[in-house]
Amino acid sequence: MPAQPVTDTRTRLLDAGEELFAAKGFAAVSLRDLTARADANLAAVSYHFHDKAELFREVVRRRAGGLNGERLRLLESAGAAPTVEALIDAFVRPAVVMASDCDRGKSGFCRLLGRMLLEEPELASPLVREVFKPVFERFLHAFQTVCPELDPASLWWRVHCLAGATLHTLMHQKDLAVWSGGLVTGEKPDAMVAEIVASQAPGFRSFQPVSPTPQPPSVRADRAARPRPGARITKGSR
Amino acid sequence: MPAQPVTDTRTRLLDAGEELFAAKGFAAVSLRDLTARADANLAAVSYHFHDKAELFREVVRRRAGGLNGERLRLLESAGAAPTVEALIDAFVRPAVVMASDCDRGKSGFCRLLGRMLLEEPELASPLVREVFKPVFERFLHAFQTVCPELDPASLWWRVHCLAGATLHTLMHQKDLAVWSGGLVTGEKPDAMVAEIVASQAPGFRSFQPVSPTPQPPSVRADRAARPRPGARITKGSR
DNA sequence: TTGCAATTCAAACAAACGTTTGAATAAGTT
DNA sequence: AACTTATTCAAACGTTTGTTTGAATTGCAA
Repeated sequence: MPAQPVTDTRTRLLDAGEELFAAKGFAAVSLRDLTARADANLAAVSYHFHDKAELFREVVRRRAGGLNGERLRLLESAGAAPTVEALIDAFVRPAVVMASDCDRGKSGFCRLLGRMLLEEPELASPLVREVFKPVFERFLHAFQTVCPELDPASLWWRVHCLAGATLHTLMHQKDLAVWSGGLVTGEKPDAMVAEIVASQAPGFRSFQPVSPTPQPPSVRADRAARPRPGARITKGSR
Repeated sequence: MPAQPVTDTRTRLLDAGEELFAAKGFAAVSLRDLTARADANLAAVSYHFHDKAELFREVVRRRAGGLNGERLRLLESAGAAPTVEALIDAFVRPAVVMASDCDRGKSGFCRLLGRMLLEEPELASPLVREVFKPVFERFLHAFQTVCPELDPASLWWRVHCLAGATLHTLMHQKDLAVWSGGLVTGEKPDAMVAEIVASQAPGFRSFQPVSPTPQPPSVRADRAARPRPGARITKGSR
């Protein structure tokens, strides 16, 4: 059992980046913090990756393959005529399980997934399309064959909402107890997946045409900024 | 002293902050970019607000009151025994409408809402609790009276998924056409709200107890997630 | 006008940023 | 051994960051 760092610098940089980018976002992480956590030299980022941006991309790509592969594996193992519940499960479970995997460094990655959708577009958009889009559309097609009564637009909305509920769960997986005021505590991945399935599946089974329900207007303008005197300013420091 | 045709510096700073923070996040926005867009001097941020952080907080607080007020107004106007659909509508509509309001600067705010949950915790967490929590729990309680068959934990999960679906929609409201490959284009707010309601309401009406469906580490996952009668919620039972 | 306070402005500050450099070290090959 | 390659390291690069300063400028009352 070697007590010294068994992982090489490149891997430690990826691990630290995964954790920090997930926690604080791309711009808020400095390479000095990152290399300090990775126990590496500052220049190691430039050496192993060209950029901070390329390090970010590699962090994402390292885990994306496994997640997508697991999702597609479950999707195909659901058979030719799967239930809606099995499809949702195949979409949600790999992410929740990976996010709960505390032994390895994976746990941060799923929050990073959700965050990617909000990072600066020129950095994240191509990456999102590379990593998310194909699997998302595979699932969209699978849902389409299982829910033929739903018109394509409404079905797309169902999957869109499923993705939102899943991402929201992934990103706050560690805070659920706090947020729920103790209502849910220390959920096992199986239980979390089951709750998301129970929440989203009935929507896929409900084929009622969408009826826009316009609400009465009359929305008062929001209150103006309060005319507060200038905030504290330190004048005359000499 | 009212009726000033041009907005004052403080308001222009808030407007620019709303737009930029929503688009790029707190850390990725520099005060030089922000003041340039606001057509203000760099030091104006220090004068009118103390900090960049305090400017961010004021940006959020300026809109939060209007959004929360409108949500509560719809909640109460739904009556004493509202339908699940009316409750979801009351939660979703004000945000979607505000996000679609292009005339004023509000449109960015709702993306900012979603982003807030991911910003650096020491900045955003107290703010989120101040702005989100009370209304969230008002709705949670309202749902509880309408869905007494759902145990509190499962009901919390339903509302949690609803919030996730809503936030995901708000943050990508402008990109829905691109993301859906043209499946949905230029949705009016009414239609978007209706789709979210149609997607989420059936989950609130479905009272089947959640059955954790552990997935075998190997393949074989056919009808795993089909709800089984008599299954129980097992919290901490393993 | 004068006086006073509120606001704006150009300039500068120290600190932190991503990136680069070139020498030092480690690892491997002949 | 010597030579070659890969990797690490401390130091510095030039920018950009948030913040502060003190002098101008404005607006309004006396």
